[in-house]
Amino acid sequence: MINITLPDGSVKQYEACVTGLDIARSISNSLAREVLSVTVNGEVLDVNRPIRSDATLRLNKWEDPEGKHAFWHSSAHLMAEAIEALYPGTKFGIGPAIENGFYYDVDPGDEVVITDSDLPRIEEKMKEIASEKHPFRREEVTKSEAMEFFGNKGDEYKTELIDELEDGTISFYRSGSFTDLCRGPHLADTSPIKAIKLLNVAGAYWRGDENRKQMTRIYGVTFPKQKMLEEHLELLEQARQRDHRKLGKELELFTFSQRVGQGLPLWLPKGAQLRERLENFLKKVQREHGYEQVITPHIGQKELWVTSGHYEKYGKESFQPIHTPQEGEEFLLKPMNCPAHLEIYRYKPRSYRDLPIRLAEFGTVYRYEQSGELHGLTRVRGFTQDDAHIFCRPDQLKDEFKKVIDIVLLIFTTLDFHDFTTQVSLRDPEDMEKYIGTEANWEKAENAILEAVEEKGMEYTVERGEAAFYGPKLDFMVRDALGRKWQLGTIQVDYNLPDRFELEYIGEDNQKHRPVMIHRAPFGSMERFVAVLIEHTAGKFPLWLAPDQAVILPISEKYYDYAEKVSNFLKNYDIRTLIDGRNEKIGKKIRDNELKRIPYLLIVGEKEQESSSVSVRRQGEGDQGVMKLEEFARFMQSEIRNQLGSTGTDV
RNA sequence: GCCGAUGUAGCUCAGUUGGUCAGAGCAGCUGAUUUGUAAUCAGCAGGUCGUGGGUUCGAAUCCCUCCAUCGGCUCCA
Repeated sequence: MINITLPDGSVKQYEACVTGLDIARSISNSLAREVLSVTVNGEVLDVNRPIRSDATLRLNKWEDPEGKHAFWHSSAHLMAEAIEALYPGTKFGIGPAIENGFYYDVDPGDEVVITDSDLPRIEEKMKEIASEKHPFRREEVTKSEAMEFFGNKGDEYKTELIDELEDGTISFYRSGSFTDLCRGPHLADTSPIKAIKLLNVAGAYWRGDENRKQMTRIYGVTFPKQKMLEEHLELLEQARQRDHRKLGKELELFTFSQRVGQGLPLWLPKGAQLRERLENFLKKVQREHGYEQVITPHIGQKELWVTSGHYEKYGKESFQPIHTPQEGEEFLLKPMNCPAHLEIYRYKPRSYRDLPIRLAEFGTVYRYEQSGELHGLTRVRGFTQDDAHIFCRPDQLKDEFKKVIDIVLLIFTTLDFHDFTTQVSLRDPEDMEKYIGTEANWEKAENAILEAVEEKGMEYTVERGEAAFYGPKLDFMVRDALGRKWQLGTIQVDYNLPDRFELEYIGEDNQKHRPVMIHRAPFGSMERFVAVLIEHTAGKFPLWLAPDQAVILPISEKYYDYAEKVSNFLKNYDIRTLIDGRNEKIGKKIRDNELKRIPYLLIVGEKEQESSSVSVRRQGEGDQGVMKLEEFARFMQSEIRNQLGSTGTDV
């Protein structure tokens, strides 16, 4: 007999070699039906793996990540089985469970192309196989057996994987006619997989290496119930409705022109207003924190970028130099603002008393991004950073770094961004060639960041290999409507560029010293920030913009149902008439359905029309009078605050 | 850059196997209507069907090139 400790702390005795499924069944039959995987002593296993000795055990159901994981991983095998049946001779790469579903990388051979239109056929086959209730059978094999099996099959992907595994740790899982190299765990059989949707196909390089073969990646998602699938697809659809590219077009915030060029956004008047509002807000905050605005040119001599190290590192993959007509000079479009700011530091001798010096600029930069990477406003080729560089003494570094963290957090909370993660990006120990500067400086810089975030008591993850080439950084990441991660704010410590540009200050000891530099951008870039702001704002709270005043009403999380409240609230008002000064037009500019288009209400006044006005009447109380748009925005803001008790903030 | 898909009026889209297929709704303009909460009525104007080639008696429809967009991969100062 062995002792099994359950999550509630109770201990039960079972025969040795009992399975998780047996234990679940001993508790209740309905539990046995729901359990998808078990966690035994911290290791996630199949429900039918025998447990041989005393253990702590948790039964993982659909609600548990480990349960979903087994479910989706099994679904990946199921899809592979279907593909093998439909496309004999297909070779398989890897097929993991992911955050929302699973994928499998397959190579159906050079002759065969799997496209979107083939997905329904594969889905059907999967459903057919799933209903046949194939058990997943685990089998431990030796390395040579494994090699032989996949060698005979001619699957060079699997043999490459096996080659890297240690003998004695290799297992196969068989279900139906399909056998896969796999660590597990899996479901007991295929029957719980009831609802299946294959989402898309994509190319993916084998082992993420662009020099190797590109395989076909098929993404899918499955559920135990059809209804759950429908709800999931509904959520995806709602997310698509919030896509900043869609809203940006509908709300006339920005556009792109093929003729101007890809990845080069054109900000429309309303979008420019929104952006300007954000810029002014940050400028105000920066003024209060001792920053000084500077302005620097969009191009600089090639020599500047050679000095900074950018040319050597990125020169070949950048927009190529601009040549002058006569002198044979070469200029580069600036990919970043720092070198110019370094030169501003250098223009006169600096004393330790002058430091820290904080130079800020909304600097527009140009980077040649691969065409396939461009994405709405989140990944573009020309964008404006809310950049600043802080030059300080080493003893001021940590404090300055912490002050920047405060600014970033202030901005995020003011705009109601709570759903972000913090990431410390360090060097890749495997590939030190990528970085400039000395080991000692990197050490100092990395420690400064780690100490600062520790002292701030922040939660963070550490990502090795994500550092900039000149220094480590602290990044603030948010997700877009579809769950894709984007870096917004960034704070970077840099000992290297001050070296390269030979920055100095005269210390208290009357000796020359080298300052340290912090690069920072709380928004990251105006483009990406506005994109994410639009997607986060949609469905949560309205943005109000009027001719001379933008009012953004960020609400704390408790107002997640805010849109509905505002919508109901607005029903108490009759907001109907707008007179444009030339000609009375009823309901011409602000339309009823525009107000009802909450959850993404954005009212933007038209600045040229000073006489634009709105008549507002509260139900049962008669006219509130005719107001100018600006008054109207203010009126609505205070009304909403009074009525809903929101914590609205003027920005 | 790579794999796959897509590209018809400002927007959303319809156009059967190549031959009255260049259309609809919304937006716009003109006129009428003055009507209080999901779209008043009538009329007008709008597109060399992404680009450039090719096949054909004939192409929005078939083939190729290029451009752009979308989903991923790789990359990301």
